Amino acid sequence: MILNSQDGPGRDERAERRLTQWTEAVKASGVKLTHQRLEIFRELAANQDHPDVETVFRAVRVRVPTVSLDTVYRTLWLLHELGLITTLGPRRDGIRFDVNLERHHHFVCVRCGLVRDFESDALTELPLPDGLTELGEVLDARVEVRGVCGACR
Amino acid sequence: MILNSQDGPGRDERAERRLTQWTEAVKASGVKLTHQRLEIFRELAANQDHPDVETVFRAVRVRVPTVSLDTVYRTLWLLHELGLITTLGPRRDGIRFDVNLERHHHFVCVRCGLVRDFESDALTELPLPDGLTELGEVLDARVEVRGVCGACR
DNA sequence: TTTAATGCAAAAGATTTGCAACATG
DNA sequence: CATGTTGCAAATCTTTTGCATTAAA
Repeated sequence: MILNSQDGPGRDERAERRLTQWTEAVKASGVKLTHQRLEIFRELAANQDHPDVETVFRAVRVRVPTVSLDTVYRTLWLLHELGLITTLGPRRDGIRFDVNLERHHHFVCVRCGLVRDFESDALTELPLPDGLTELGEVLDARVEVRGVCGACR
Repeated sequence: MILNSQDGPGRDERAERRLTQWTEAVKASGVKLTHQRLEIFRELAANQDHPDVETVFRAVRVRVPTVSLDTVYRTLWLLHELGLITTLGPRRDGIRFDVNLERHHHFVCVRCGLVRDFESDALTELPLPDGLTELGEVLDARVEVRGVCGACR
């Protein structure tokens, strides 16, 4: 198992690679590469913690005190629209509840957000890497299959 | 593989079982079982679609026109506090971004919401059940390991 | 009868939008 | 220079809270 390093040279290299990729993709898409966007990219590319908008905003404001929160929102959704970042969780709208407490897995439609449960002994019994104990105490694991559901295809 | 049926007798049985479990757990915890709560339970137990608060609210309002949105919120969080339902996605707060587009898996701390990426060839290459093609076109799959991180333990 | 839950309305947060000033290509 | 982007403030939308009234045990 390979753990993504949170610090050290590996992190910097990856951050730099992302920054390059993003700036080039932005240029290629005809969108302007502003000072604010570049600084937001810089912050985000270096951040391994899956930050929320507010976190990025606060970090960027250290170097660009006049940056506004809505610019951070717009820039993050821009990266998302360009397919350069993804969101955690199934959809960009409000929180949703799962009534199923049994061990199960999810099929998530990336278009409409539909979530269907499924069960599979083979997946439920999957062998988790030993290295996980470094991160913490494992309680349970589930597989999230992403795809396009029948209705959306 | 077993697919949870979205309709038919299997669904009704499971809904009924949940309803019983919830009402008994609520009684046992000393919380009052009000008309509103019962109707919210009924709606939620029958709903296989991982509904959000608004959806539950609208459905319940058909039978209980005077029910208020905040009661639905309070009831859903009550079930959550009693450990009878879970939320989708890592945390109950705002949306977060993932800068890593490479195939990877997540370790999610259920206490503080920390998310760490990890890679594992064994998990990435796990064989997905054939039955999944019934649900749609599979794009990719990831494992979400839930646990308690080092800092929270 | 006692205690907790409800509905309402207001508050608090989070996210988006309209628009004039400004910066990029 | 033309156009897209920014910052601000206001508008929306979502979720939570205080409190008097009502209902459950």
